[in-house]
This record gives sequence, C-alpha cells and structure tokens, in this order.
Amino acid sequence: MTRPSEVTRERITKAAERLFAERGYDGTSIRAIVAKARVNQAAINYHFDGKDGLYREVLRAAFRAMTEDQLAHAEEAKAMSREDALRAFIRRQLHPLMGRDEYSRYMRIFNWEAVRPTPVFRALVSEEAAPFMGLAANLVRRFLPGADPRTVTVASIWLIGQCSVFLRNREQLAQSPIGLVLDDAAVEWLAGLIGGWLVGGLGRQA
Amino acid sequence: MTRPSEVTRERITKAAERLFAERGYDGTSIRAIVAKARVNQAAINYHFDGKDGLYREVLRAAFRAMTEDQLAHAEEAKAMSREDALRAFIRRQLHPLMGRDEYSRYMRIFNWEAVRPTPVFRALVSEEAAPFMGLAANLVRRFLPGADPRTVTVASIWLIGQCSVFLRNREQLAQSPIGLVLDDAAVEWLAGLIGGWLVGGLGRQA
DNA sequence: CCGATTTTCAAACCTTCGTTTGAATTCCCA
DNA sequence: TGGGAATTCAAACGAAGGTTTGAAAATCGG
Repeated sequence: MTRPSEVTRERITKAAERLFAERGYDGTSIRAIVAKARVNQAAINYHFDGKDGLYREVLRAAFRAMTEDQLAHAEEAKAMSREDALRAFIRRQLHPLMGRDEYSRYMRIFNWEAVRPTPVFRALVSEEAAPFMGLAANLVRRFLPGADPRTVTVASIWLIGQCSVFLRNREQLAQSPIGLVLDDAAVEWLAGLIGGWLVGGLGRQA
Repeated sequence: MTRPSEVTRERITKAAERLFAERGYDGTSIRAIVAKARVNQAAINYHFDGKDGLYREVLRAAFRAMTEDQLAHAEEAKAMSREDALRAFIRRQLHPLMGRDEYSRYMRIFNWEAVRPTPVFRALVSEEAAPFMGLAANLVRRFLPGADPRTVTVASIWLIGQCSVFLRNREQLAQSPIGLVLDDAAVEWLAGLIGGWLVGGLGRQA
C-alpha cells in the first residue's frame, strides 16, 4: 500500500464528508471538495471513480460507524434475557448521541437521504443493511415467537425508528426551546424509558 | 387584470409546487417546470422575475395556507378560557393532517427547508411569521403572566413544535410500520392528548 | 377595427457542473 | 539507482443550468 496516495484519499474523504453533511449530495460540487481538500480536481475521478463513488465511500463509512457497535455485541445479546437484550440494544442505538461530532455529520447526511434518497444510498442500504436488520429481527422474534416474516420486518423497522427520532433530531432538540443535552447519564435514562415502553408494548402483543 | 396571462401564471405555480415538493429547490430545473406546465421557458422570468421569485411565490402560498386558519380565529380565542383556547390552537394546528394532499406537498417543501434553509425561505419567514408567532405568544402569556419576552418566544416555538412533529412526519407515520392514519376523529383525539400535556406542563410552570 | 401594450416564443448567452485527457511528476522495488 | 508503475496536474470537453434577447403573436381599451 502506497503511503502518499492514502493521504490524498483521506483528505478528500474528510473534506467530502463535511461538505456532503452541510449541503447534501447535489449541493456539493467536485470543485468545492478539491478546494477544501487542497487536491487536484482529477484526483476524485482517479481515486474514487467519480463523485458517485466518493459519495458511496462516505456513506459506507457513515453506515459502518453507526452499526458496528451493535454488530460487535451480537453474541453477548444471545446470553441475556430478552428484556435485557432489548434494553442493551436501545442503549447502544442511542450511543451516537454521546460524544464526537463525527456522528452529527453522519446524521446530517442521513437526514438529507430521508428527504429524497439518492440512488447511491438505496443501493448501499440494500447491500449493507441486512446484517443490522437481522440483529433487530432476532430480537423481535424473541418477543414474537412464531410471527410471520412480514410482521417481524415491520416490528424491526418500528423498533429502530423509536431511537432514530432522537438521533435524527439531535441538533434541533439540543437547541434553545428544548435544550435536551444528552450526556451519558441522560442517555442511560432515556434508554431505560424507551426500553420500558417497548418491553411493555411487545410483551403485550406476544 | 388580463385573463390569459393568469392561466399561464397558474399553470407555472401548480407545476412548480409539485416539482419543488418532490425534488427540492436545487433539484428542480426551470426547464422541467416549463415542460410540465407546457409553457415557454422565458415565461418564468417574465412573470416571476426568475426561479427565486417563483419559489418565493410558491413558498408564500404554502405558508399562507398553513397559517390562515389560525389567524382567522384569533378573535374567538380571546373569549375562551386559556385551556380551551390552547386546545383549539392545537386542533387547528393539526388540521392539515386531515384532507387534501395539497398540504402534503407543502409539508414536503418545508421538510426540504428544514434540512437546509434557502435564502428565499429565511427571508419569507422573517416577513410572514410575525403575526402567527404573535398568536402563539399571546396564548403562552396567558399561562405565563409576567414572563420575560425571551421566555415567551422560547415557549411559543416549543408549543408550535409539539404539533410539527406530527405534521412533518405525516407520510412516514402513515406508512407500514406505524400505520397512523389520522381521520377527523383521530386528530380530535390527538389534539386532546397533546392539549392535555401542554396544559399540564405550562400550568405547572406558572 | 386600430394601435399601443402585454404576453409568448425560439434561440442564444454565459456560467457551472462532472468527467476526460495526456503529459509531467513522484514513488517504489528490483 | 534505474525504470516501470502509480499518482498528480493543468487544461479542455460536453452537458445542463438560469437568464437574456428581440422579434412575433395575442390582447384589449378606445
């Protein structure tokens, strides 16, 4: 692996990540990225095979960062009770709320995709979402044994959605009217709250 | 007022409203609008003084449609108890949830603006939001007499935000996992729910 | 029905976009 | 250290964007 070219790649992805988060895919030009990264314009085509390829790389990194924590603890969950596993899932799902602003950028990118998904995003999700969705589905099945696949899918999406409300609107919630700043303790409290509701709701349906 | 030219203007605004809602401001081209409206390309510059002017007109119509109902009932509210006035405010705020899909388009446009506000939107809000915000502020002051202006502003935004969650995510909420279809009765029920929370919350602070 | 005004139209203009090109430079291992 | 591969670079290309233009057509009051 050649060193200097890795530097170029990294400078491009860092600059692109920031600009895509701020202005969205269409609002970000190749020329703006290379100016911020202080790199030649053709470098994006050389290293990433075009703007789409670069965006795909940024999306992939964001997606991985948001799911790797869950996937890493998949085995532990099996040994826990379904209630504890669910609460642990929720807590990890809310984990990006604490700490680095790297996650804020990722959430902004996903917010852009929520308004109007790009083809790149659709393709990536259909490839990479499977293992993560499988995790949620396994959890759901412990509460709804014997449920048909369609019900499991729906319940999994619903489960993930419970947390994404807080993830998606983190910036707005933290601002003036609400001022919901979530430190470690607050996230723990929030996770307990949501976890309780979900255990109650899913338990009742079983 | 000349008739035929009004037809042209209306065809343009109708087509533009749909395209802006679907693809956002940047994603919508002049050429796409005139093709959908079956109108000459220069007509947009002639009638609206450019793309910005057209977008401004569409935004203004959307803004008016979403606030006119509240403003029309401003006088009635003064004769009601603060609790009833608050509940009526909430109910009217949720009103777009029922009925015409014209409102869905308006909400989609506002969703685009929520991710990254355009200069046109910022300017329009600073001009047209004042009377509507004043309405909410009056309501808040009945619960928080003697509160400083800043607190009133914050509380007003918070009050409006309680409803916008349901308005903004209407389409997603109606879809598969949640299936929250809000007919007249459901909106009435939801308004009572939110109204109760707010009366409780604000009442306690007074 | 005339003549001034308003409105439409096709074409071109200029800018910005993503991508391509081919030469120049740097890198790295044999 | 020399030579082939990898990487950088400035320039240009073609497509698509918003706007402008000036003439043709339609409109409408008198």
